[in-house]
Amino acid sequence: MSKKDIKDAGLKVTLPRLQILEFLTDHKGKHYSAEALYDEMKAADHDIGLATIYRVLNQFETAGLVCKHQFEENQAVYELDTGEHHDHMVDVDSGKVIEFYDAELEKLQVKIVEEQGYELIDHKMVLYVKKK
Amino acid sequence: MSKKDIKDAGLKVTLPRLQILEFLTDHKGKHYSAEALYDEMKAADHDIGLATIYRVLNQFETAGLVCKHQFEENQAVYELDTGEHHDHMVDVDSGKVIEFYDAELEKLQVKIVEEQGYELIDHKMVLYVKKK
DNA sequence: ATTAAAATGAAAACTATTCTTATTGCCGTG
DNA sequence: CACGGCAATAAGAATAGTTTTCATTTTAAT
Repeated sequence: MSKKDIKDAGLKVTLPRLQILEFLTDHKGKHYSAEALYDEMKAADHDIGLATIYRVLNQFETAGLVCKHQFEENQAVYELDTGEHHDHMVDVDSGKVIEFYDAELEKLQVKIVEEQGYELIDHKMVLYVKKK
Repeated sequence: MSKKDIKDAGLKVTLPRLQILEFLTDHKGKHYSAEALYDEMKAADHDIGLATIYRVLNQFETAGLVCKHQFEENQAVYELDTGEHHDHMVDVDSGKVIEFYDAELEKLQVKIVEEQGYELIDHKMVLYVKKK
């Protein structure tokens, strides 16, 4: 499964790529910075250089295998792209990320954009929240 | 008007701060990166160090005088905070930023967050669009 | 197996931003 | 108006996340 995805992206199937993709597949819905992923790989006895992590994540992103997000302005995080679009809520106290999908919200965005004579290409939406 | 705002923020009224605030006031609704602002100041014969620009923008942000946005992941931009909340559309072709406010969108966000048992603290929303 | 093309690790380079340090400028008090 | 204290400044060094370079290794197609 994963090997095929890498090949379909026009990339060679290498150990680093397999190990990174496998880890993200095993942790769907979780978000990792490049550095965090680097540490996880080390912990799993996979010796991958940080530069390779960055390179592979970028390649995976353009291939549509992973999504990149920027919850905090100074560090990007990545997650497996499951193909199902969703937005994020970030608990400002705990840092926990909650994924959600709201059809009404999606429709509303398209409507707003069209009212201005545009077409919606992409969007970025993060709600910063706090437990009541 | 502007002097008072700086004072109310607990900051001393200095030339750099006045010049930066004046420029942003004269260009409401436009967005400037620190570097761009630095160049604008130089062009206006105001000799302000880049570090000062960053420092002052941060202070203005915590004082609520300016808003910081991150349309492109590697560079923050700032605009005068007029007190009226709005979101942004970015034309992916021209780079043009369109500000908009949609009451329904705001309400919907609160609703979504409350359904999960949270309180909305802040949000970030950018629609990437293209001319039809 | 052979071999060209692509991928890797390590270190250097880059870029936006922040910090350090010595100096300057604001402002309340006398 | 002069003084002294302390915040603000400029300049450049430092930092952190990320990207690039380059020599070496690995992949995959024959």
